[in-house]
Amino acid sequence: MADEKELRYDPATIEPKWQQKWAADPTLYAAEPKECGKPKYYVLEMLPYPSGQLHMGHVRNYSIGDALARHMWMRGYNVLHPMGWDAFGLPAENAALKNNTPPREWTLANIAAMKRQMQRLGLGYDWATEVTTCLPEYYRWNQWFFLRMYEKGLVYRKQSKVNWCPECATVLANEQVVNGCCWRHEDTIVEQRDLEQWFYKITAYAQELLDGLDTMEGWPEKVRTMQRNWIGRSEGTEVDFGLEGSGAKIRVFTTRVDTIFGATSVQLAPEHPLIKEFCVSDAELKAKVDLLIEEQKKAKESGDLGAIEKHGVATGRFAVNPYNGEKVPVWVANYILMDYGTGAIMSVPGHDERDFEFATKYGLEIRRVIAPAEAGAEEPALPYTSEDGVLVNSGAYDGLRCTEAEKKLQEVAASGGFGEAKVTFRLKDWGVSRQRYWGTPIPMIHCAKDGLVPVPDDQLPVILPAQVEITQQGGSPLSRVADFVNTTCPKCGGPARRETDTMDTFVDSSWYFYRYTDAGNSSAPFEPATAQYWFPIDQYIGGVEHAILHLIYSRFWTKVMRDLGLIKNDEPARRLFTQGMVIKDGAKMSKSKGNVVSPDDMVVRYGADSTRMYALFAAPPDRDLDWQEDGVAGVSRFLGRVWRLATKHAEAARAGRSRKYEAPSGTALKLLRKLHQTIARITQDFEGRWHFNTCVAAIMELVNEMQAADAELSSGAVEAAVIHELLRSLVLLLAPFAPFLAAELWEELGEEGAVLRAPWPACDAELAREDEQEIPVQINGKLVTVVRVAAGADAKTIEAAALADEKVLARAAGKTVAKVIVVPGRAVNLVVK
RNA sequence: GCGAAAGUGGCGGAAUUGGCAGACGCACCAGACUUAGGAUCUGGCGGGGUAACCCAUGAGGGUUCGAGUCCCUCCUUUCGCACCA
Repeated sequence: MADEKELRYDPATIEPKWQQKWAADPTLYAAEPKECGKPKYYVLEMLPYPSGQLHMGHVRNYSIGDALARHMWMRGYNVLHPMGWDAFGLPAENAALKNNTPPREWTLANIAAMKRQMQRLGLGYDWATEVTTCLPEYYRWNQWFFLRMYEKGLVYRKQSKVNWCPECATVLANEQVVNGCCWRHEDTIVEQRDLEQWFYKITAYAQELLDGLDTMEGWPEKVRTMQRNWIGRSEGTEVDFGLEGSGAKIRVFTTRVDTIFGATSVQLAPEHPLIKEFCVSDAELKAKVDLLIEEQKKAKESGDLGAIEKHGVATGRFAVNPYNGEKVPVWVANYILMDYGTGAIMSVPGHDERDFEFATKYGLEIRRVIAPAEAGAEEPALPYTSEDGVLVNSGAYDGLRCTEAEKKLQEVAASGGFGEAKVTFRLKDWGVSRQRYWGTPIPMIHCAKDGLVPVPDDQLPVILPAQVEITQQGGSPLSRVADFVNTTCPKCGGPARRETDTMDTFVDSSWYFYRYTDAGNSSAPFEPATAQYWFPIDQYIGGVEHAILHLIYSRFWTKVMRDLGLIKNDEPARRLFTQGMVIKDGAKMSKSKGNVVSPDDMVVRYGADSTRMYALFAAPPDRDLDWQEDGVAGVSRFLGRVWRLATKHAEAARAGRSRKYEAPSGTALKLLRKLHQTIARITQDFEGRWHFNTCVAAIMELVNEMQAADAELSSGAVEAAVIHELLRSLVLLLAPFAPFLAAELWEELGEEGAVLRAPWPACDAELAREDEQEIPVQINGKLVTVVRVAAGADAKTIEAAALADEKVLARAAGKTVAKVIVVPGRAVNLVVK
């Protein structure tokens, strides 16, 4: 009875046993020093926010990364596979309010819990390089970078309109506003507020961030496109229209300066400084403008600026077109944005959809100034927006093609001093001030005498105080901590106040992966030589939801660090992989939908190996994965079959360990052939295709075939040396996907050392080769039969075999074979009439 | 509206280059065994037909000896962008 019990695969005893062994060996998953001579491989999964619980998305992400890391270890690489915690942020403050637990305590407890989950899952991380962003050992370098960037003019402070989430009671970066709502509170409308804020000058790198995308072939095209759109480069021209009866100029931005002779009005943003000026002496206008401002604000807050109903007001002033001296009315309109271009446009109704709509509504003149390039073509209806045309009604420029005219007009503007070619970006500078407690203190001091004074390096880190009352009211919680706020000015020594805003948590995650390379460094963020050895990251893996926020900030930070001389790489990661979501019953797992599956439950019921392997088996990693618990049970059953097969024949395998088989035949050859074909398939997939679902399927096929030959394996018909190779290689193939079972069976087979240190099995092409193959035979494109020929048979042989086949003869009887198409190794098609 | 990806059995999915559609797994059906287990083993499992065969990869066209795969039109779903001058 006891014996029978032992024949059951029991992950609940196997897995904790190995978990303990691995925990006791810190070198197992540790990277080696750069002098080790092996090629390096840096595989990174996005670090989690320590919410306290891993979810299935994490399990999937880490199962992919861990399989890759283990494979690369077995391929002989020096692998860096680290993990850390994106530990600052609002949930800790919310939890503090709810449970009266200090954010630090809450966060560290969550980290401990999630680390336990990761270890239980058998994820192979080097915990010696663990990074926790909320600890001063880490965030002091956020402060250090802030100061270096301040010195380089890449940090500045300005009063600006900011996105304010009433729920978070703090500011959001543009990137954190989704459809007019907060990225963390999908139903909370973001307000616009005026505040003094710190900014990182990401726009200084706009062009480089854009150009880099073209060379980043290891990144998904989808992510690159999203970043291109976000950066939003647009080439055009700035032109000064004179304001009639004053020396003032109205500078407009246009991408179609070639249409400027068709400009029949100039439109200003409601918040344009000139409009403010007009309003000072014109209460009636001011009232109308205020209404436009209100409409625009509402539209911005609802996130659907595109749906705004266009409204405009004529100011009664006129602007002068510098090219022809023409007077056109100056309007103010609710769809013109102050923060794009110059906040002013020229309106060309004849050749722009929007302007056409506006002009039609308000009865402004619509003029044709572009005609189709082909002579004699019919005049197209207005608005005619094609750039493939020639200028008409445009004075001296008539007859020029649009692109020529654009250049010419830019030259004229430049030499006349009333304009120039100009590139505009949608990308805005990154506002990093947050009126929150749980974040990196901004290392600046406000002195009444000396103004803004940076905290000197030797006073870093500026420690985030522990005892802080957290409330949901606006204003920085730190401003209520007198001990923190009151300080002395580093310059004059007089009394001064500390900056009380903290940094956006996306600062933390913009460079954490550099810190992994030298996590213990207390005199620098990392040693440049070490970072240069490991960077760029060879494979970064995470969710596509970070396509813009995290991944654009990280690229920016890398370029800044390069310009500070710390690193040599231009981009952080050579390859990026975005895995699909985990869904259940057709919807993303979420508490509100009640379809959340807990990883802990899965591990308890089926074990970590089955849970991880299912996450890889159920779908290709880049696609969404539908979680079906019956599928996990299926994988678990499969691992049970592997376990029984291996333990049953372990003795034979051990006996065959030191022997070598010769010229296998029959079942032995068949199994070895299947084995080596499987090795080839899986090895190839790890090189880049990453269809781990089919890798697992291939292992299942192999096991099915071995199981079908159970009688021969047991009877001695297959010699021990062959059984040894079969089982040993099977365990190696399984190691990246089911590390616990692999370790257990490795031991069972009498192998020494860790599976991870054993070389990945090599495919023996000779053994893998089939000596016969089946060739489908078609008649007129329809499959009729299959003929067996020797592998590599030439076209003649295949044709002869096909023509000799009974079914073919029967079908072709009385007809003429008009043509025979033979694709050796693939198919035969007979065209029969 | 613009752009991208996807659409294959009851379900998840396979078919890397145009060449046997449905690998592998789930669910289901039948049987064996029984220690009655969250077992295990054997067989079946797209549709129609007794069969030979015929039909089938969102719909419709096309290219080709041959199309799930390439081209065109359309439909559906998901994602991204959307007065950016």
